[in-house]
Amino acid sequence: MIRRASPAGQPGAAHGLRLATARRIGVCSDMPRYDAKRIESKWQAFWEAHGTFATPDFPVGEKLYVLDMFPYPSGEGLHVGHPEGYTATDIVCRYNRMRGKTVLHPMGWDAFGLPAEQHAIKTGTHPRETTDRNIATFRRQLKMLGFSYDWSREVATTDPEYFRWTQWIFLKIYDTWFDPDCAWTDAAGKTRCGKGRPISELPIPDAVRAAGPDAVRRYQDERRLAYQYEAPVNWCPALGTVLANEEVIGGVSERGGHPVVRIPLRQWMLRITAYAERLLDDLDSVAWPESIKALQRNWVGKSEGAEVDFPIGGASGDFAAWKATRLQAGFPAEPLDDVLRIYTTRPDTLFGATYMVLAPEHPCVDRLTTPQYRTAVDDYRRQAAMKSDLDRTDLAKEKTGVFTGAFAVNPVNGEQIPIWIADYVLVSYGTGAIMAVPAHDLRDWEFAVRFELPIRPVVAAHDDYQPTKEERALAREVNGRTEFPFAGLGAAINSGEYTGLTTADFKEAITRRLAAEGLGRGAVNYRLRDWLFSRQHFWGEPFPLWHELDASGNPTGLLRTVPEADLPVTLPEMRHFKPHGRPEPPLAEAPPEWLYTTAPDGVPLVRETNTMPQWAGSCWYYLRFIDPRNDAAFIAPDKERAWMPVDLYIGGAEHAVLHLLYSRFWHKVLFDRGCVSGDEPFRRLVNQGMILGEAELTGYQDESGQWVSARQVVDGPDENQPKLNAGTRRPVVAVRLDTRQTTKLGNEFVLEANPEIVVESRAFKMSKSRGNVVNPDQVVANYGADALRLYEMFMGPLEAAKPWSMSGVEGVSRFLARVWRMIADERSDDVRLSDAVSAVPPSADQLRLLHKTIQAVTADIESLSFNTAISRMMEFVNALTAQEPRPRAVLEPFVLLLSPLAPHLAEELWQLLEHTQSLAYEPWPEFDPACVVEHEVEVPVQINGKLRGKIKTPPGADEPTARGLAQADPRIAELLAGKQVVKIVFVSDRLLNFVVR
RNA sequence: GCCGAAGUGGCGGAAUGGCAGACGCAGCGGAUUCAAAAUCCGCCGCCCGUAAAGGGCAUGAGGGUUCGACUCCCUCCUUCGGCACCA
Repeated sequence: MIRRASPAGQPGAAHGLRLATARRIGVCSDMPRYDAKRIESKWQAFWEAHGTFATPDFPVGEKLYVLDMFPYPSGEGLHVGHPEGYTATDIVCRYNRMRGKTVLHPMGWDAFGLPAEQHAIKTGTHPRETTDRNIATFRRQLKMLGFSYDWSREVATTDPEYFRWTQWIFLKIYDTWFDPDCAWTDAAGKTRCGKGRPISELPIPDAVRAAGPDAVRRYQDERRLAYQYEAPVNWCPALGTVLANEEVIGGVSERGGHPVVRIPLRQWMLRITAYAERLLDDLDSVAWPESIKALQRNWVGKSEGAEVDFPIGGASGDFAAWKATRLQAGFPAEPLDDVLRIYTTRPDTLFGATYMVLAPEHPCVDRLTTPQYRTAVDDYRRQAAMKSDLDRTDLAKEKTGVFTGAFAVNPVNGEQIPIWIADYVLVSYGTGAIMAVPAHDLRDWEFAVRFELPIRPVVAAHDDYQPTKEERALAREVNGRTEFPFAGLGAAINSGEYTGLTTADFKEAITRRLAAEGLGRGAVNYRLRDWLFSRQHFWGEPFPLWHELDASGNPTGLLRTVPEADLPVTLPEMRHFKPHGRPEPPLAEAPPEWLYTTAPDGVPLVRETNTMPQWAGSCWYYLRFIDPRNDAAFIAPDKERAWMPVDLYIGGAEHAVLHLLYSRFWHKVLFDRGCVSGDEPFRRLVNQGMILGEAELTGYQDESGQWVSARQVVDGPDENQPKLNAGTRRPVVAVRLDTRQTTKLGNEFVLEANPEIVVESRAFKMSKSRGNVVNPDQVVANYGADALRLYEMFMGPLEAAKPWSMSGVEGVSRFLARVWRMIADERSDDVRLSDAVSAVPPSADQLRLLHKTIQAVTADIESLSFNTAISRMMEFVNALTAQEPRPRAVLEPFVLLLSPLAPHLAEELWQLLEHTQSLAYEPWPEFDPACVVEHEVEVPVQINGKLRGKIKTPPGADEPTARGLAQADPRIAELLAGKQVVKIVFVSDRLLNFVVR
């Protein structure tokens, strides 16, 4: 091997140098240039062999629990989007270990899921096999990136030892009812109302108890947090299977495009709505982005109003008698058959109710419909049942509905009003019935105009009120006058004794009055629905439940739980995964020895064959990571108290609502049942932004090859149709363009050759079909894991969506190579320190640079501003590589600063700097304020706010000093000459501004 | 429609009341090299000015507050995300 080349210019050296260079090219790979591959595999092996990141069972000193949203191990392998959040958390963990905290940083797999099952149906491969293979790929890829996970805590939701406890928690939920009146005190000392309690504590009415033990069991079953319900599913007869919502696109199956119909099927529901208020309230106690909190509040959708009973039919005498009864008996908890119960947020508009509307599925419809209207009503209901949710909620369509022939009485004025059914009223919200006040509700107005129902205004807007856009859109002409609906707040008119009250006062007064007379009560409703918790799939957690059978083998409706000691209920061995053609779940075809048993008391039992949704396993995995191998409990209480809550949780915004809401719900149930110590699982949440494909320039051409300006191009009639030229309605094709073919004109890119033609410039979501997916394996092979990590952090703010750029990766990779050359000798054959590295004491300038860098990088990591932290380190390296000698005393702290971001390179350099231990637990460099003091500060001088010059002042100079210096500057003096200085604005070390006239 | 986020050079972005464009990419020029790669040095928002000096304009648009606004307030536009007949 060649030793160092002779310095150029020495006699006889030229030839030797040339030779050396030529030979070096040939053997490049063993030369000590920055060799990411060698360094990274070396340190990954080191960390693994030494258990560097193993976390003790209990924290020593301050704890930090940093969690990534664990991935679904898809067959595609890791995507460059995954390492974005994972790198961010890894940096936080490595940094905090160096700050002396005990860090818990685990990883696992959300491994149940539809793709593995679909693959099984197609190929016969068991989903477990597919899943294990995919997990192996993901694990290899994550290890390749050098994340400091404690891999000994790895769990997969598909492990029987994991889902044993998922089933156990389900049983806990099943064993719980929600007592809305139970008062308790939270950690903050606030009195709260409403708590989950053991079903054994549910008060049983005497009448129920008298009816016998089965009646008691049924009574309890109706009140559990997990209950059964007939809910519509997507049944695809052609595929012979029930499809998940995401497998149905536009009313047909995603695979094959077969028609899908909605049929009711027995399902499991979780009563998340009972926790709506707490899920809403406790958002105030967590450090989450306001936008995510808003999304959750929106999703829960709380509204306040009143429930009011309208008696059915009724001549006036009956009405008076009914009112008298109600005055005596009060408002019943459940509506009786003689009334329709409605929910309204505007009880102040009761006097304007001119008709009522029931949802087509409302249970009273059959009973109310008169023979004359029977056919029309039945037809309408049948049509509504067939429609998908999408069709029913299409706002563009005209309102439809039919009259039932029945009437109800408005309880405030005794007026008879007709009862209609219409699909704009949803059975699942409120009471499934409304009073229609067309004058003050846009939907009711539209319906009333269409069916010529009376409209009676009962709220007056203030005099200069301008109708909103929507109100104007519904305007109608009556006798030459234009009338609008009015949905706002105002003062009551035509409302009897209430006339003149403001909307708010009226609401309060009438709600109180209705309650006093037994006609209504204040009520709260939520847009949130109970959680449909069962799926008709094989690859999910079985429910730990048995159904009792009667003598003829039919379910009695009574249930038995699988005893805790018999958990887990594992999936049966199946002969095949082909759909069996019935709507029942695939497990209905499980072998009889799995499906059936006989209880010790002789009652025959059949297993529940639905499985749990994918959300189940991810609802509590953050708890299992704390105690992953515990086979006596889902978590040991002392460990739970020591580590919870999660201090930082990073993941994609696509889980902003469902996963986070479901986890919070489970956690609250576990809290109520004394299984966990806190009522919120995730203290701080951050959503990383999506990584988009490389920016693309797209031009459009018509069939003749003529360019069409992007401004002329519109979407086709539906999403799958090609785009059209808006002028000619002819299709156009998209053409990828090179930057050289285009130029920027104003705000747009146009064709260089024809600036009339506007070109689209945009980064798209990465997708296989678009062909813009970046494979992390490839990036690591070409540039190394440190470069990938650093690039993902350098792209921009963590939370922003950012387009990928391969030349950007090259940029950070160049930076890493510069760091290497700053410390290592690149021209030597073996890995050794550069001759420039020296034990000399650093200069004041070097110390200032170092400490400014420490200060900035520390603050940036604390605020997750990794992009600017990297910029600061680049500045440091740019400054220092230009200097020789380079003092170790500034290089060593710099290596520590770099280590959370580029850990492999940092470890290698640390070792090169003659340290024998990993730097993972080296103390983080301390910033010394004394070192960053400048002896001179450059201060901008402004005249009337415009920059006119700069002066140098001592740090902390006062105004007279600065003013003196500025006035001594010839240019400033010239500009100030003959002007009157009215004011001087001075901020020490920052700015001096003369305000002149 | 409602709720939320965002709009800054050719590109990613920096600066949250005080020098707009740090840092990086791309581009251009130079050094090194037989040549290239790699590396190093320099230039690099737009306009006026041959150039320099200097000046003007400029953070989606318009207005406002302020000595001073990318930053705060109001109105509007565009893009992205979520919800969408929830009474």
